[in-house]
Amino acid sequence: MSATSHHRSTRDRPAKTPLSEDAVVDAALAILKSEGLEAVTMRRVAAALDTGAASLYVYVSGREGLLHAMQDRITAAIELEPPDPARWRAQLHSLLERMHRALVAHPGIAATAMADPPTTEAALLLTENLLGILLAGSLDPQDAAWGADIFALLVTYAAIEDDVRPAGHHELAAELYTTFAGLPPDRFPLIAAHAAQLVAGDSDERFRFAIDVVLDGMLARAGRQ
Amino acid sequence: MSATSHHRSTRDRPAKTPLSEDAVVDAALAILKSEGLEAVTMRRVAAALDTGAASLYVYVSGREGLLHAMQDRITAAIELEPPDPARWRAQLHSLLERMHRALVAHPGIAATAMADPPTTEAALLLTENLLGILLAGSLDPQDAAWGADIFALLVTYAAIEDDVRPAGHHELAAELYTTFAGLPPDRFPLIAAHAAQLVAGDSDERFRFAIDVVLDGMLARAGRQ
DNA sequence: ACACTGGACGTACGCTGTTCGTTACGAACA
DNA sequence: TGTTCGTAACGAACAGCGTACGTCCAGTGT
Repeated sequence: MSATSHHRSTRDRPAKTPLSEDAVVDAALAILKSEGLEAVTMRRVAAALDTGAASLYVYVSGREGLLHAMQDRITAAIELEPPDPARWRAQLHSLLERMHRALVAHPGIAATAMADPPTTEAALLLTENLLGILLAGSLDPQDAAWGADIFALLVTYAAIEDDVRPAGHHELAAELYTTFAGLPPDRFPLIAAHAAQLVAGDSDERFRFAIDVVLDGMLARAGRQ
Repeated sequence: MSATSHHRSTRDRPAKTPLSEDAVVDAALAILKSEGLEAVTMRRVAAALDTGAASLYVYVSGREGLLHAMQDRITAAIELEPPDPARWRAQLHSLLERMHRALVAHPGIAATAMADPPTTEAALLLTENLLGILLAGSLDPQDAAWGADIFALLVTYAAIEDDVRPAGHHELAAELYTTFAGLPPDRFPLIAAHAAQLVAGDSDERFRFAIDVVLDGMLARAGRQ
């Protein structure tokens, strides 16, 4: 990339800057990973490509469009899970886990994923897969449809929480515990009494719990009616 | 606003500009309600108070702090529900519904609520109430603690979805149905086949479904062990 | 050899959040 | 009553943002 760039003028870069939508998205994703969502500005991305912000607008329709493209790229990279009725529950966990990891690997992108309904190709494939796994579990179609929505919600939200509280889970949990446990028992008796339960578990544990609870809830409804 | 302002100097506004944190938050909330979150800029809020942006920093620590204060104000206005074991399930629905309505009444505020853990007084009271209702339902304390988290998540996320798709549910659902139903059946067989279920229900219906599913899931777990 | 065309670019506009030094006020004090 | 003084409001400025516009050049088709 920098081998032939000892002249600053455009004269010795005669023609092809390998500029393209893919290149723009790649550069943006690199900045996202290393510096976070706020650093993904048009100028910053352009600078990484050794050009000006205005040049990006040929391949990307503004910042919004760029974030959209990034999100799509990330979604498309998630490996799917051909539904197998024999092990559908494990498949659900493993697919959701992979979605979760893909999102937390790109801090901030989850927050943008809430905005638009999943109508891109990659998002649709993911929905199709999710739906397939739930239907493989013999769930009622309506429950499966709404359930797919809820699971997507859980994945997205869990990723956002991971983004916000970047690392050092233990010290933050300890701090939170101190806060909770130290609350005046006359006004916050339950929080104070159950401080341990409130801060229990790391984010993965809570994530799995939420999935299982929703799953059990849908199974309970299926069995009841 | 312009009746007495033929003098530009501050002389004829002799003393008390009733500037205070409450006044700033009030002005910001008014703008939020009428023009949305993006319109809540320091300059815009200051202009509504007939002053300059710099003056706000005495009462509010930057935009972040302002949003925080707004969120706290909204949270504090939510009416609580003294737990009653005889009707705890109805209480849960009614409390969550009220939280939901408070959030959607202020478009955009839900998106900011995800960032910080509930450590403000109002948020803690809400958590305390939520926890109380779940414990009144004889749920396992650990389940109740994590459940309170999940319910808060559902409320927040549902509000965000309502914010994003502001109104006209039916036409959007119809459009989405057309998209889903028209997908190539060889690549998206399940989405195409279950398009009706995927777009079924308005946001309230889906919200209640999610709550009941989580609730049933936790009850199923409680009954199982 | 020429005109053409599409992409890259510099520049500029209007906006943002925030900081700084100054100023004018109301109240306390002599 | 006259003076001082702390505090809070202010205007201006800074650095940065997303985006639109006009220009200019490389490569291509004629």
